[in-house]
Amino acid sequence: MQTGFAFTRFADRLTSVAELSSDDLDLLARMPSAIRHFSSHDEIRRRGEHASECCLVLQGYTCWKDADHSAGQITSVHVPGDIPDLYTTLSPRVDARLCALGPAVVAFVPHAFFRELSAQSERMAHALSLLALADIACLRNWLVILGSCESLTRAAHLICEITVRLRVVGLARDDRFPSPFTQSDLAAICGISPVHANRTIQDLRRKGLLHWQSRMITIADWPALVRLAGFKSDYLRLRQPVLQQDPLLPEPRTPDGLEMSSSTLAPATAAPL
Amino acid sequence: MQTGFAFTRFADRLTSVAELSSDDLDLLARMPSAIRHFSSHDEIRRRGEHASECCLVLQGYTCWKDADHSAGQITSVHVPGDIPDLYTTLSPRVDARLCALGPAVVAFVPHAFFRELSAQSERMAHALSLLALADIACLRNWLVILGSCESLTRAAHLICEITVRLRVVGLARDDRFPSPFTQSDLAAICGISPVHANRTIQDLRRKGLLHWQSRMITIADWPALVRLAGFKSDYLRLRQPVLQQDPLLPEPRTPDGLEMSSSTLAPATAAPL
DNA sequence: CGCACGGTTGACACGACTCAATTGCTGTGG
DNA sequence: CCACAGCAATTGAGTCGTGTCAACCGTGCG
Repeated sequence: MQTGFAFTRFADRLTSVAELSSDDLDLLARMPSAIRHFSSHDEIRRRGEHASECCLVLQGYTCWKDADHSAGQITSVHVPGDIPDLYTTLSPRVDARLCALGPAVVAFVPHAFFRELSAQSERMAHALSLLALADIACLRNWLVILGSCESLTRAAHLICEITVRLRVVGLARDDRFPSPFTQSDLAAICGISPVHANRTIQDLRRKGLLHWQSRMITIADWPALVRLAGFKSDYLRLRQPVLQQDPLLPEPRTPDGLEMSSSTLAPATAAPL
Repeated sequence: MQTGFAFTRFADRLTSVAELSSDDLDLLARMPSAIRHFSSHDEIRRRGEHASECCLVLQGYTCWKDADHSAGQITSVHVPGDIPDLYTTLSPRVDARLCALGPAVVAFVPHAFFRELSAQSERMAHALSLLALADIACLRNWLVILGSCESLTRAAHLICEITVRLRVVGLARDDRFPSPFTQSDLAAICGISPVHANRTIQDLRRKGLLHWQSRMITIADWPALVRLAGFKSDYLRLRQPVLQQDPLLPEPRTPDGLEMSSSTLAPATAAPL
């Protein structure tokens, strides 16, 4: 357990929904964390477990998976900076499986830290609430997608959402990002069969919207993709919307949150443990 | 604005997820509320509105509707005792439309009341959190349903869920409850077309699982319905699960939360304003 | 080398959507 | 009281999207 360096992605994520003072950022910088590495489809949190710390995604992707078998529906996807189980600070029982979508690095942060954070800064407590609300809004939006869109739109929307959420934390700045998940994973997210997921992706490729090769996605035509998906980013509750065409983001930074070879997954810049 | 009588359904709902002390119940009894009546498909909260009070459903049903047009996907349904917009205490902006599904009675309770409640009782604050978590679990569960079940299962699951949630607040005790919503409403919930919703309901009827006539649903074969839906009530996070076969609920009470003729909607027992 | 796994393809079946028309019910006004 | 309008429910026919089954290919790993 050590302090520091893991907080920066999370700070980016927090400032994307709320304004933080420099005092708040100082508080964040004292975040204690234990780093762990997972390989694809590893189980990070088991259903029924009682958590005493939260999972902060540092690199790669994670997801909540409903059923125990591999084909189970995925109810949400998380990118670096996200805390999938922030709610366990309120009630420690985990009611689904948290899995790694591709190799992932996760920081375990004690519940106590978030409690102290909320106690010490009213503004920070509010920011954490806003994070939770954004997650809910995301869920509702996916309900709409699954309930009213066909597979092509679903897949396009997923790509759009992931792209924007990556940009928020300073990743995917060149419209390229790793996609270590399988087509079956995408199927489980979009609620379609693996076979159909394949054809859907091919469709996106054939339409010239994106390239998906060697575990890497490149957006080829962002405006067209957004149009096809009917993507409006307002549901993400971002303070300054990540614009469609040009990213308009804060200071550039070396993208290290997703850079990893598919299996080696080199320990991040100064990896502990 | 007056005090009293509106809190009982809400107290039932709260005690279904958390244990409350008699002091907590006393606090609840001081709940101030302004009662309003709505007719079917009325808009209770507008998208973009800033709320300063919460909506407590007293009678009938409400729902969050995504799009502005009538066919928009419905992302959640609420029964008496529910507070659809409890989250506005954290961030007042409403990001969807809250609509009445059939005639409904709603109590407007100031945000301040819930803030005081949380401040005065740790246990109550926790109970409110659990309510919010239950709502999220409900959303996730619907994501799974929409992503992996066909229309018959979706409809069956909806009926199961509504039945259990009604029982929790002392309604639908005889496996009968009003269904003032239209088949198009059901379609918007289940993510299917209105025409197909009709055929699906007929299918449920033909299989002898339920009767749906004159705006009233009667469960004809609860075990079979549960089996068809694959319904497990654990995601509702109830302290004592409402069992499948025999209701096993606290003291019986006159069911007045849903009793209303389709259009007249007589002002409830001692309606104010 | 061969096995396992992810990706790809084709054929076929079935669930669901759309269009369009009809029936039934309920409330309204002549 | 009846005629009518309007809405919800119902039905049929045809089309389209998606699931399933099965086979095949390529790659990476033991």
